[in-house]
Amino acid sequence: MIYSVIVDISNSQVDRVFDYTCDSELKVGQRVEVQFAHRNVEGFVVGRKETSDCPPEKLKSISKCLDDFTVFDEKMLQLGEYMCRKYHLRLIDVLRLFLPPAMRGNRVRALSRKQATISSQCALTLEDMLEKCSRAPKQQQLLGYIAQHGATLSSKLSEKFGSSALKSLVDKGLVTEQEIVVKRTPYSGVSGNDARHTLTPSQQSVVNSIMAGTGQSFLLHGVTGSGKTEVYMNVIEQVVNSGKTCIMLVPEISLTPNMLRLFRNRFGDCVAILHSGLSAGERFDEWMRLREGEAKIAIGARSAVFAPLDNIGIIIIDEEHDSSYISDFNPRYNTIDVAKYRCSQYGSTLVLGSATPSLESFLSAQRGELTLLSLPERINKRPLPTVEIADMAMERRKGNKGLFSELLRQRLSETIEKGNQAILFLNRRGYSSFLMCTKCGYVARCSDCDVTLTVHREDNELKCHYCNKRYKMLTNCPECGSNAFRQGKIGTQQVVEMLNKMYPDVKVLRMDADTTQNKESHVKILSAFANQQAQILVGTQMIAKGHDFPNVTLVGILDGDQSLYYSDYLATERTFQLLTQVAGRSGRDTQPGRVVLQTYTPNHYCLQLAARQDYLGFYKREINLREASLFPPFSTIVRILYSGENEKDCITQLTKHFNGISALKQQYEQDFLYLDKMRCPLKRAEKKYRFQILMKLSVRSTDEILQKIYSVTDSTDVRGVTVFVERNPQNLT
DNA sequence: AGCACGCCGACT
DNA sequence: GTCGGCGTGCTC
Repeated sequence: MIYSVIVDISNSQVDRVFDYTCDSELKVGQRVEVQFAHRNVEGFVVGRKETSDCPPEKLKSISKCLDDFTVFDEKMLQLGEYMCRKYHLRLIDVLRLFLPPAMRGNRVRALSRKQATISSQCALTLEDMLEKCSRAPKQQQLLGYIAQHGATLSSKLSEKFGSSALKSLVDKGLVTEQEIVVKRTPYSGVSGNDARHTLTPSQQSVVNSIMAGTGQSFLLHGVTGSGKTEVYMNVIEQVVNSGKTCIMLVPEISLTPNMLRLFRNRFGDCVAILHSGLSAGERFDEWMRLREGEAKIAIGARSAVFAPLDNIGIIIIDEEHDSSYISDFNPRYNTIDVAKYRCSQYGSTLVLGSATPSLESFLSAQRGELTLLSLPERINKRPLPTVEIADMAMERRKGNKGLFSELLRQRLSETIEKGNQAILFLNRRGYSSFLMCTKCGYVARCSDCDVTLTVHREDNELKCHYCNKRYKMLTNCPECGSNAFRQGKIGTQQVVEMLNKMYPDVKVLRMDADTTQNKESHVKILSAFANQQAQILVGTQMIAKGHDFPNVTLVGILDGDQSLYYSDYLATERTFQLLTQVAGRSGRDTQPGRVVLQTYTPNHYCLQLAARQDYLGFYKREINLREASLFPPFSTIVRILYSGENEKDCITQLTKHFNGISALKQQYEQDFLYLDKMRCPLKRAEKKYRFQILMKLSVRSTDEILQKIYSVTDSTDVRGVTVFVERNPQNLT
């Protein structure tokens, strides 16, 4: 038999099947090792056939089969092919998403341990056995233990009774040991009571609609604190009981131990967790449990949409508007598209949930492509927090040059006096501190990227936030030699210092990219705050989502309009989502919450509507704007990015492509709403110059034109220049 | 991707 | 004369 193999090399030139012979029977999805151009490489079987188009003398045979199971099935392969078509990807890059990363290169395997049982060969009764070791009390105890607890890991027995006792019993033939596979379970210590809540009538009605709509797609619009998680758990429980499997996706950032505890308590070992924070072994074992059917519910971030499950009943995407669902590197894909495709394969239900749905999803709901479900109220009719807007321009005029408005200081003091907790949020981007010479205006910049360096005072270093390159702190200006440096703007660090001065007795925690280098610290900070070890939490984006701190009654947004200033069309939508999410952290328990939103543009509709938590109002306004100005979802933005260390080569490559695309424009006059070439706003990154071609296309011809764009970009290549095409890019830096 | 093949400069 | 530079091209 001849097998088609995709070799595990990520390169366009070898991204096609190569045929190999094999005497033994193989299945699609089998991982194999093959000879390929004078060396051994791993590969995946993607097909079998009787004959090959390749001349027989060239055919080699498969060297070996790497696992005794397949890593994907026919349906997953179809999904992979769909993704390749849709996003113009290499099949190998997609296949790599389907299995735990460490499996490649055999860097992980099942963990086996010795387990001891009473020998079945031995005809003696327990009493006789005990009698036989009457002079060895340790051995007696050990026997008693196994008799009571059944098969036990040898390591545990050795620890309890000593390894010699176990060895003697094995030698006597009373106890036998065998190798078994043990699963490494992440967060196995995480458990507690399953705090099951009776569903409110509106939650119940949402659950009923979802369960009645098998195979349909839903958009669940539920305000922050409306109990969406409880709805998901209820639905999942019913789906699992009907014998089907589930995938639940959450943004990476909200995959907290708290969240996992909820699911572990309700579903026990039936849940598998898939995310990058796990160790290679844990990840492999969780994946394996899903593949083998031991676990039926997969929970995880973006990549969990590829969970090795069959017979999928439902896929839930929580916080569906979150940008982490759109992969913006390597294989670029949109998780929602992938979920839709998998649902279509199994006739399964799709639920997209959010307090602030993306405009695109809400438009789909308006058009009837998604069924809209709402949870308009918080649980127990708890009020949404009161949002007050503080006009920072006014504060400046009144002579307040500080970070905190009068209003925020007042609310903060009230909160602290009452013994409640507060969260202070700031958009780090554009607000981090840089170093500037007050004599000549010199600003420290990265030598490899076109960005200013950020001051990290705890390490006394300057860091590039783009490529992470580190620099020594400057004492004198390299331009004029002056030592008159001033630190510009403000980061979380300075906010904390300020708070320490204002409230010397109050404990403050800080959470941002710097304090959460490893996954542990992430969890530690959050649980410390949850345990009331601090009264104020200062942080960036990462504190905005999902967290449920009952004692938080004040949220302060220090720079509410920062993200409005980015010049792309998504800025307002993102700002609205962010502000609504942050505000939703306040007043989630019995005490009513407050939010203070500081801004220089208090009358901006985005801020006004966010303050009123008026999603619908925002949606109507923003969607009209997009329609009038022909921005997505009423058009498609396509960007082609060119980057390379040689500036000229980039321009040569870009020019070639631009000519080809200009020709396309002639052909599709009506469908090209815009076309131009330019330097990227971020001119250089990681030593590479960056250029782009930008275009805006009509929605109806996007797919057709994109295919032709791909043939233009595939045809010519200048070495040393990387090119990639993005559809509706999330940022245009 | 990686490795062989192939055609031009500076060394034992 | 040869060793080795890296440009070009192929891999079932």
